[in-house]
Amino acid sequence: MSSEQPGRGPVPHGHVTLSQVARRAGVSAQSVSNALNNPARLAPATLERILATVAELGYEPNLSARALRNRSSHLIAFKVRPSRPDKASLLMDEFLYALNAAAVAAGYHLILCHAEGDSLAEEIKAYRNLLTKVSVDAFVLAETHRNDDRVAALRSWGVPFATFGRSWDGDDETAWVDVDGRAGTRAATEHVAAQGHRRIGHLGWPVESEIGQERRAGWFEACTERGLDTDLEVAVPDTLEDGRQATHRMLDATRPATAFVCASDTLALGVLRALHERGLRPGADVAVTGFDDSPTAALVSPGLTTLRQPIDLVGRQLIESVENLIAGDPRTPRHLLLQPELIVRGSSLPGPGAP
Amino acid sequence: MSSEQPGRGPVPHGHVTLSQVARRAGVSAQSVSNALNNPARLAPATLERILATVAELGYEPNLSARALRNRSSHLIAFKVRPSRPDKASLLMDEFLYALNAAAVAAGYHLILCHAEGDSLAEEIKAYRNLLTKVSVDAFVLAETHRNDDRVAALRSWGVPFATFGRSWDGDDETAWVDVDGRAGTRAATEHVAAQGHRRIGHLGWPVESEIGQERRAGWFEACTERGLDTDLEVAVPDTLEDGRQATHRMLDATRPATAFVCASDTLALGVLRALHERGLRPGADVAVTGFDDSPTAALVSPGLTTLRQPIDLVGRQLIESVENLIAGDPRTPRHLLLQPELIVRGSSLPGPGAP
DNA sequence: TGCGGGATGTTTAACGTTAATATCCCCACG
DNA sequence: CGTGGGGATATTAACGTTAAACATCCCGCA
Repeated sequence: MSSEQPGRGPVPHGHVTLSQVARRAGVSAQSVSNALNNPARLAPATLERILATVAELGYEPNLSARALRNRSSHLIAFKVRPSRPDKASLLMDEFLYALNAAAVAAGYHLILCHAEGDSLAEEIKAYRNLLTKVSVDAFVLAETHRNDDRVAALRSWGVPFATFGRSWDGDDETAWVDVDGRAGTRAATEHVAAQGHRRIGHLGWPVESEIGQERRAGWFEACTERGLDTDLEVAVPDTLEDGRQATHRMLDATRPATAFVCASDTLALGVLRALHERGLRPGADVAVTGFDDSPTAALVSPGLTTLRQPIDLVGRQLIESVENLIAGDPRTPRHLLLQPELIVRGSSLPGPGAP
Repeated sequence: MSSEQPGRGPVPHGHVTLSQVARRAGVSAQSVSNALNNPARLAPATLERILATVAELGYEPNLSARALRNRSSHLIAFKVRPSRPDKASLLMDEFLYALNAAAVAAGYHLILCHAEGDSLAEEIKAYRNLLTKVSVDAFVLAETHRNDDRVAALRSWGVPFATFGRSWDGDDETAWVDVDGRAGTRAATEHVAAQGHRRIGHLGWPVESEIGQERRAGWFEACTERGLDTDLEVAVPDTLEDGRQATHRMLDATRPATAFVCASDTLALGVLRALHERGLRPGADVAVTGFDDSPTAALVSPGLTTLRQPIDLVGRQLIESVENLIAGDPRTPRHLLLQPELIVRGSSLPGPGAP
């Protein structure tokens, strides 16, 4: 554009304001404010009259003004990460919906955070920006890891925040909600053991992954408790192809596994593919379990037994946590470990099992 | 809590304000504001000095104050829908990321909208709320349909908005970006025709779906142009099971299809399952194509040929559209039809094709 | 010498809300 | 019959920013 922007400043907008309600109800603006935020300070009759006027005019408080005055925007920031195309899971999608629903129910809104690239520094800068420019009240983080700089930054600023995923460096200050991966793989292992399997293998992630370690531990403990072998174990990157190749290697062993408890649906799908290539029937010949109940798990044939995380609950609890922190609740931050649910499908049942 | 909330009002916060910069630079607050919003009004030397001070103190404008003053929050609202567990597609996940990235690049932020249940009235109320309380600058809608009340409401309020998905009621006022489903299925049909298939079936959605109609049209046109039969056509709900059953019916016909062009990956996966049940090899015996390039499409064996939507571009274009509308650009709203990309995998190639 | 006018910068006021403070009025109590 | 207390409401000021109006200076020109 060559010319100056049309400098049209604030224009009439038709939104109802406090003073309009006040005028109409014959009281001061402050009384209307009190009617909404501090009803006890008003005489019952006045209160009722004001509230009636509020309803009549359809007044809605302007959050920008409120934010300016109170330094609180009633906005909670969440960082969306690029979805990895190789990942089968809709977890983040469902999580975002659940988190937003909980936030709105609590009178907040979710604002999304974006950082270019994968740089942690960029991400922290983005958080800082949201804090200083938008005055967000709190942050929710997902996928934290050991010695997470983001956590350190948020804490140093004194902002309320909670994470989906426990704090791995034994830090008691951070509020978190997590799903018990260990109990999950333990349940899966016990389930296939109950089907009579004695050689139960584990397909997991490299040791760098704290989540992977937890999931492995569930398998290991269940096997140990029942006196089953624990030598059938492989750690690979979380891709279908890695899972497939690892399965072939494990099936070439002298005494191969008859069941595979996997750290993810992606790996489990790799197992299914390998079985398919060998003419083995999932369920009937070899039991397979995954983790996360991805859409694919229900779509493949036979269905993949897997573990479902209680995502709705995670969202609600996280919002509750940051609410408490925002309110300055002096109680120590909450740590909440929720249980995943075992979804049993054909891949771990001795049913007909397609060849 | 039994006692009153600790009424601690605004507290010192350490954020740098305009007047602090002004004091430090020895100018008025307005000059600092001008330095940022209207640099031409300042002498070059002053401008430089102010900008240096801004950088030195790390000043960031407070968006709440700006929003209050300008009636513009630099927030764009987007409604997230619950993800359907039976749907394989990550489309919305990717879309959200792309949209947010584009919004941030343009100096905006995405705020999420939530409405209880599926009620349109609730949803419109939620939009209204966002508009009056948060002063969002614009809305982005996905999954619009014919005679969409939400579109009507937004237009009646005069808010800038754009939709992912064309306006189906021939309305020229609405800015939209869409992906050409017709061209997509046409490309898929031409692709399997090039493999030598003459009996190409279409597995589509019920006629209520405008998108389904478009996708069907691409198949129909491609077949007609090449003199191929168009009698192999079924419309079913978008579930794997419906796709599976429909496939069996179509394969029981006297002259069955040798190729299936489907309106979705979900239906195509149903076809794959049916083929599997009959011992037919996808690719080698029967070609199959889907739509949307869901994660499952790459994970199944053999890979599913499908159509990928240019989601990043959709996001960028939508943001550009609402930016233009917010700026009051008098040009007519943009309508943009983008092309999907055919991803060829084993399900439509005469390769080895697993039995 | 005086004066119009551009370039530069400052002052004022307002956006809508709310904590803190002030005011008013009524009743109980000395 | 004054006075103190307290409940109900009003007034003030401030949150940080910016459009609009206003002040100031300097230059060119009649």
